Amino acid sequence: MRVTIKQIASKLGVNPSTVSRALSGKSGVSDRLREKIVREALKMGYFPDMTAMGLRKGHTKVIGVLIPDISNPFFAQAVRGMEKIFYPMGYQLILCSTEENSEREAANLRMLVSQRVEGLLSAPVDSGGNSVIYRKIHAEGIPIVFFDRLIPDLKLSSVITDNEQGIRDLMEYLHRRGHRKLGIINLRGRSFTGKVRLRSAIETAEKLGIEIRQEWIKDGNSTQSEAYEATVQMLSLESKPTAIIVNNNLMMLGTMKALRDLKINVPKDVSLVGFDDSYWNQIFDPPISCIAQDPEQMGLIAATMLLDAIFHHAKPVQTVLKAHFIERESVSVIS
Amino acid sequence: MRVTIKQIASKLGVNPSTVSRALSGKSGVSDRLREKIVREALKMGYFPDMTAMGLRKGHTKVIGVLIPDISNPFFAQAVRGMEKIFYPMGYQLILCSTEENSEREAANLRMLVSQRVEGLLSAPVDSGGNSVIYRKIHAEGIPIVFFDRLIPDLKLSSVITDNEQGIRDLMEYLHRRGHRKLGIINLRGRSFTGKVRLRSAIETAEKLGIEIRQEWIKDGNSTQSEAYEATVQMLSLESKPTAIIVNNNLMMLGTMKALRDLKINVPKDVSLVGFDDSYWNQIFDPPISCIAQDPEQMGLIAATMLLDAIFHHAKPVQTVLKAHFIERESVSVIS
DNA sequence: AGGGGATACGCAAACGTTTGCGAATGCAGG
DNA sequence: CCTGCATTCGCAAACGTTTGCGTATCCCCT
Repeated sequence: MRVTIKQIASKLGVNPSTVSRALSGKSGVSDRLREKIVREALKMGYFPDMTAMGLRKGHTKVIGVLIPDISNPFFAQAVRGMEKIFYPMGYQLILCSTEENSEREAANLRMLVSQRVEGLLSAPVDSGGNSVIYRKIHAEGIPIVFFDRLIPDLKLSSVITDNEQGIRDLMEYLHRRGHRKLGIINLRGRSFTGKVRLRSAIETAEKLGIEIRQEWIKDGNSTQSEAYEATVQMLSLESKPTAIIVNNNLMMLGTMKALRDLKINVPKDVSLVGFDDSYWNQIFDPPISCIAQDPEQMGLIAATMLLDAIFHHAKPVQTVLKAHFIERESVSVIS
Repeated sequence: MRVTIKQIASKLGVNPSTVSRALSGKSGVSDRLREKIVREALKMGYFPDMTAMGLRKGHTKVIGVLIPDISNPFFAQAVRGMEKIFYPMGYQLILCSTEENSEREAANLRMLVSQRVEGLLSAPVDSGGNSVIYRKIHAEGIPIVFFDRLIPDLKLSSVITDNEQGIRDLMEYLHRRGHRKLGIINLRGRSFTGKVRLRSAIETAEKLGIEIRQEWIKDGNSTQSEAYEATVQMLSLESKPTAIIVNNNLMMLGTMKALRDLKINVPKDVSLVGFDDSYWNQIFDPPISCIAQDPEQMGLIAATMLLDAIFHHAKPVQTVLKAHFIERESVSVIS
């Protein structure tokens, strides 16, 4: 059986309340007794019971984190950033991978508030689907910070990168290099990032005089295999674009594999740029030019904002991070 | 304020115990009343309080997971495998990234038992360091399953891949292709996998008549940058090995980058094989031959074993997974 | 109609903490 | 020595559930 405060108390012939005060560093207990209690607790191997503490004090030292896909290094690194903030404060992270599934997200959310998390960090799968649940949770007084993706209806805290600017940088670069026919491998579905990146690509194309035919817009979920398929399809068209934007780090893997299998040379036969810079872009042959985000930094900021909301009841803040372009060797010059 | 069972009870003029029974599907409450209670709970937006439940019932529906590095896809995928088992059972995962730091691991462990996790899944940073804590936790009755790495002293449950066999397969392949001089980029420190892989490489070398000079053994932590350094050092030696084993997926990134920067051709100038097959190996130029593990499967098995321990008090089991060799194009033939 | 068993519900204790309050003890100053 | 205040500690309630037990009610059968 597990050792409790009561056991320590009865062993020392004092009251549990005294033990509690001693161990939690509260005043009202003599130094002599306190030291004796601390020593005994150590000796008996006492671990405080957070469930009891949480019940009594109302906070649990636990934060809920929702990400769409844990095996995507982007989100993994974001979580690492959060850890960096929360670990020193003695907080634990409950991590839920929603697998890009709204119902699963909803179920996870319910579980998390049942676990009495003190705050929520979420990259929602859907830019609308679960807004009622989020709203309800917010109304319960649980602070929420969105990261990477957000739900536009809800005026909650968020930290995202400037997707519009990222796409614009990418396309202006391509334009400068003479590209006028652009294909896009996009994230399927109602995901926030997929939608805004596609939309601003189309807007920017308009502005720059770049052509994006309907059949040059392919999509897939965030996996290698679907991106592979999309790439094969696009490049088997009769008239092909001269450059392709791949809107997601994992999809870049599939695209690269497809290009290799098709024996299509980058950048000679087709140029390639990516959104997000994961481990591999710089090591591919050729190294891929892309828009780099800093997921760890993003997680860090999101965590700080959440902390602010928990402790100081800070009002919701929307943060937008600048994306920066990295030039490598995956884009040809068309004259 | 948050809605409780008591509030529902008083609103309906019944006793809290009845509400509890109704909501948890226990017998002893009429269908009519049960339905009324459920409807009211839904209307009031009731969320069960897991901390209170945990306190009263003694279990919290929470599992603790310890990994050395969340941004390593290997561990991320293992966690995904665990999620696959635990999500359908209504369990939550508390994820701790120890950052390959023993003291941090110890602190995390203490917090986790304080959170009253029902079980522990851990890839310990150290093949010995925190064994006393693990032992104590096990003595408290909290089931533990190690994965990927283990602590040999402790006869607890574990699931690891057959590192010896993996290394042997790799080296026999190199040997068949005529390689007799082998370098190793290894995981530094007292990590389980690093140690056993190096040891079995040396043993196998002995057996096959392969030479591994002391200066051909380089190490680093599990990052690109240190592997980069190690690779540069090894290849600036006067007499170089003809083939290199890279013992870790992230380190492969650094090695590849170094080779490219040094303009060393694989496999013409030096051959390369890796332990663990992450996203990128098959897309590099050339594609890298390697020993593939299945981290998701590993996580899945570890989770199942833990569940068995929790529900059926299963005795500790040691599971060893076969690794399988994937031949690609990174090894030359020496005649 | 009466008896008996099943069913439906209430009562209260318990899980391990924290905390306001009161009581006892200590000490210092007059 | 007495008053008064500060310090140290114990008492008991409270957090939101669950659950064993007791009692009242219902239904069914003879």
